[in-house]
Amino acid sequence: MLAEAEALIARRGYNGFSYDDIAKRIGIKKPSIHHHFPTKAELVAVIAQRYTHRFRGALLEIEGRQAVPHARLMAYADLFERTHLREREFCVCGILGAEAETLPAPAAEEVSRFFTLNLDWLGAVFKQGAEEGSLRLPAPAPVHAEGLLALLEGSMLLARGLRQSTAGGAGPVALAAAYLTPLQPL
Amino acid sequence: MLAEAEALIARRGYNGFSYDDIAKRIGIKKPSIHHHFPTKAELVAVIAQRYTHRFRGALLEIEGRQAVPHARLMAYADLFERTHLREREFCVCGILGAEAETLPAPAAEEVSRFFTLNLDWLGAVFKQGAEEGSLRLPAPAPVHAEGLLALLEGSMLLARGLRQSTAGGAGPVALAAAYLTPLQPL
DNA sequence: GTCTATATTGTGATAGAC
DNA sequence: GTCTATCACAATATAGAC
Repeated sequence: MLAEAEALIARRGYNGFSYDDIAKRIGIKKPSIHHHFPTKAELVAVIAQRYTHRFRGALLEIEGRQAVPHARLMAYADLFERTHLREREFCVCGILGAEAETLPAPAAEEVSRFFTLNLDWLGAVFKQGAEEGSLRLPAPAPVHAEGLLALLEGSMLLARGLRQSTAGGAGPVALAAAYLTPLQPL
Repeated sequence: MLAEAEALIARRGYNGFSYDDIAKRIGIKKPSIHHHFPTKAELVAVIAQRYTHRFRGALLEIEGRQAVPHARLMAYADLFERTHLREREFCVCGILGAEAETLPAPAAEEVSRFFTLNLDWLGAVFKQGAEEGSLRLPAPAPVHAEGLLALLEGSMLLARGLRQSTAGGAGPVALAAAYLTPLQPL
């Protein structure tokens, strides 16, 4: 149920789906959804929270699998690539972030938490790379964290706007590689 | 009138504003808006077209003012910074791109045209920089064009999601600088 | 937990007077 | 060009039976 609602948000955004859309997808009636989630504000807040929680798990998994900062960042970009390839979905909190101005306050806070989590994680990876000398950063680590996250969210927005599965042919991973390659010492 | 409608889209997106919102803003009644633009699909298509046209003008102006590729790209980033500072607005076609899945077809086509225009222009600037040696590109010029555009659109999305005027403190210009600096020969 | 029925509000859109 | 009045419909949401 939450999975179907999440998919609807990822494709159409908060203002682009209704309780009836969910109901039709899972084969029950509209009021049954209200039984589980009385208001749309609650529903979207739960979904954003759940999404952030899953993302946190993915970050921990990357830390376990990849030791080198550059490899961690590329694995991070691959999270977005996989989301994107799954039927051209947007990052749930990405599209909610674009709609933030029209979001119920609790949902907007969850979205903000998602971005803070990601910026903190990326900032730490960039910082580690700079300190151990495997990355040469022209700007402070937090700026690069913000830059990479913006690049990845933006790549999904571009793909949507261009109406193709991978914008201009390059996906999140290819764009991240173009961003990160010049930061590596020869 | 178109200006008010455009501002509403930039802040709330296609699915986040109504004819009545426009009417209230400019002090007339809802049906008067329909008199000028019978359907919402027409209205948004016209606004996207108008926005793209203005953007095209801004690109020409940059070409007249800046000769060096790097300077042109930074002036380009400044277009986004200025849009963003104007009451935290989003790029009109950026937010419409995120909502593309729910847009009327003619509007979606206009949005697609906006992105193509920008990618073509950026691609040409990157290509020139690579050919004259003022930029060292690790990836083909079109990939960097897509990367920079994604970075800039994404930075606005981030700022929205974080609920601050400039995400993490860095704005579009600062992020673009962090992207472009490592591409310049010493 | 799911249903039918309904309340309530908002939205895109039209008719027709001024 | 703008208005009042209204339509048709979709949306969030609730009441209450099964």
